[in-house]
Amino acid sequence: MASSKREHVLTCARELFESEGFHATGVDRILEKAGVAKMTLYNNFGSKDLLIVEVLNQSSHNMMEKIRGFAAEAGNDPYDQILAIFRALGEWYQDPQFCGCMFQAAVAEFPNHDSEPAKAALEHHKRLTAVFLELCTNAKLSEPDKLSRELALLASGATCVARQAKNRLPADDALSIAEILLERASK
Amino acid sequence: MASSKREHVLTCARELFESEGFHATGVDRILEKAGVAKMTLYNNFGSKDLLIVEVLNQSSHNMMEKIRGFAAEAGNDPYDQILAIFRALGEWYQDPQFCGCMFQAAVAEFPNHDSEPAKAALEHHKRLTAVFLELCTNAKLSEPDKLSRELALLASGATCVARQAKNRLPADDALSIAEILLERASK
DNA sequence: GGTAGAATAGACCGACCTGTCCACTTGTTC
DNA sequence: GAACAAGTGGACAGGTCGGTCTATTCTACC
Repeated sequence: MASSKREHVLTCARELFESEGFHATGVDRILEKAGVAKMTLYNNFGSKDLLIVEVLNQSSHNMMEKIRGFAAEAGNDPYDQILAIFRALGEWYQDPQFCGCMFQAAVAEFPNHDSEPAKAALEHHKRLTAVFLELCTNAKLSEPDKLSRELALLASGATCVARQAKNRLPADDALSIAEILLERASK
Repeated sequence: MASSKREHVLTCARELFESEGFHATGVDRILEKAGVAKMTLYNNFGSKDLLIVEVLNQSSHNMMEKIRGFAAEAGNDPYDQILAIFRALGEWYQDPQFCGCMFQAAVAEFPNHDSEPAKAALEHHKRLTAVFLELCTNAKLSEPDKLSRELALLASGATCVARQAKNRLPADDALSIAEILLERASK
């Protein structure tokens, strides 16, 4: 029961932070949505700031698992796996619940470079780049470091644009650029 | 005097919104920085929300002028002009005062798609894309619509990544991708 | 030099915020 | 059934928020 309440609060907080922002979401709104007493939140997380960090870390973990899942579903060819990730982005953008990437929102709302949310966002981007690096290396593509940075940039850029446009077009554009980059790196 | 005060408040507000965020910046902080009475702000702008919209519109206008300026400095070749914009991004990211793009922050802090700040951010991205479209068309590049969207995506993505990493590397990566796309489109 | 409009300082309001405290209930385990 | 941890609900504190109001001073212009 203890951990299930904790998970439930975490989930509700994530949904509210995603759809309304970190500062705009009050603690009371989270309690109301989770149907939980205030002390449950403060006993489990200590403060709103710590809850935010926890939400970010959990979300990063979930997202990386999903991304690895999409890659795995695409078969054994790392080349296909990379492209599958961009196709999955397009699906994500079309989800009616999609409202942008939490981590882009986190750096925007916590601009101080030393703040924990900003650090968590940077770590997340490093993890994303690392996945691309792994796939690029497996595919024996040339200049894997640079290529993985570029792929991560494309993914971030597409998500950033999609937050405004709310359609899959940015993902398709990013995909077609990725194809060009992969083709060149595989020669 | 009347309009100079107004401009001064606008500038101070922009700097604070950029460096600390929209919600995190209280009206009193703006007044303190601008050295201005509260009624001066409310007589000129009506509310904090309207001030935010005004700041965004003014910033968009300034940024578009700067971007057109960078392009103009690069000479008459639209191909060079496009690349000059990406080089300018690198300079921007190295500015110690750089703390990301206001418009990316605005959509993050005002996720409601119908909110005025979100609309302003969308308009800004459309204007950026339009500049690229103009340059691509002038350069007689193939598929100018798609290409301009892709260039805007690269610029947004680089700025998004640079907000976390705080160096010019994302701009260089975006530039090298842009070169590849332009090369292909000019055949 | 008098007048109108702009700007000032600062008190003030109600709403909302995070976070604390406490008396009480629930569920589990021995 | 006793003991114990976890959760509950609600009152409460202290602070900040955006915004209003008023009385006063400054400034520019006819």
